[in-house]
Amino acid sequence: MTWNDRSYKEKKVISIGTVSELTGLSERQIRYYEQRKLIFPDRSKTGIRKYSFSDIELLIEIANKIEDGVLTNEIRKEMKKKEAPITNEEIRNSLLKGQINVQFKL
Amino acid sequence: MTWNDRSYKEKKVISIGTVSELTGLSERQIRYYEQRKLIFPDRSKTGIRKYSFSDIELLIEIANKIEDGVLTNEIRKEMKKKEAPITNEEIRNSLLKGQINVQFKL
DNA sequence: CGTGTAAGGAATTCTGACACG
DNA sequence: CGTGTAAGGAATTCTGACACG
Repeated sequence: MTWNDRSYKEKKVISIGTVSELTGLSERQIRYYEQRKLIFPDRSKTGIRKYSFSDIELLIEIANKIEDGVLTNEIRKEMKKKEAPITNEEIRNSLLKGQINVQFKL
Repeated sequence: MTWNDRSYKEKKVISIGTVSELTGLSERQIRYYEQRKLIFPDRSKTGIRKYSFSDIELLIEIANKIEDGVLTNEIRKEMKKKEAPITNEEIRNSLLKGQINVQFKL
């Protein structure tokens, strides 16, 4: 009612302790990945980090790559690529999931 | 990847301060509605309350009713009714939003 | 009945640093 | 390079109670 399903995933409302539990990463690791510019939590007025579910999924991907020996620098480069274009496949998937509504005029 | 869009809404990961900001309710009010059995947060091992986005939406509905002068007791009764059945309309809406995928064999 | 508040304690989070390597 | 840890302080949360009504 207040938001749609999309915004639940992106809204940054989860604090680091909970993120640590959900990801299995230490708070130290999570803060370090931020320092390396891989993750960008919001901050409360008083400076408390807030993460989204989307951030949590990203952290898991980051952790997997680091386990594979990928350096944070390389991970950052990979992410820059992925960031940019929306592929046709992504649009197609969004349509199928009903996240986008498009109507073609005939 | 880890969960589906549904679980983002139901997962209890938000602490009371953030819920207070998001709803505009005081922490006192939020705790009181729990005491009146209108809302059921999880607790961390150490006793910290954790809410879901779904809880937040419910809190907003509760607050609206209270503003209209409805007593917490009555709100609880209303909720018991609504709890049970899934209406055809809800199914129809879920289909429209793509939250459910059904295919009819012809 | 529903909500505000002060009280004291416990749990959480933050930063900068030392350590290992 | 990536991560653990102890350190000190600040912000958060919890409960039970008094207050008003």
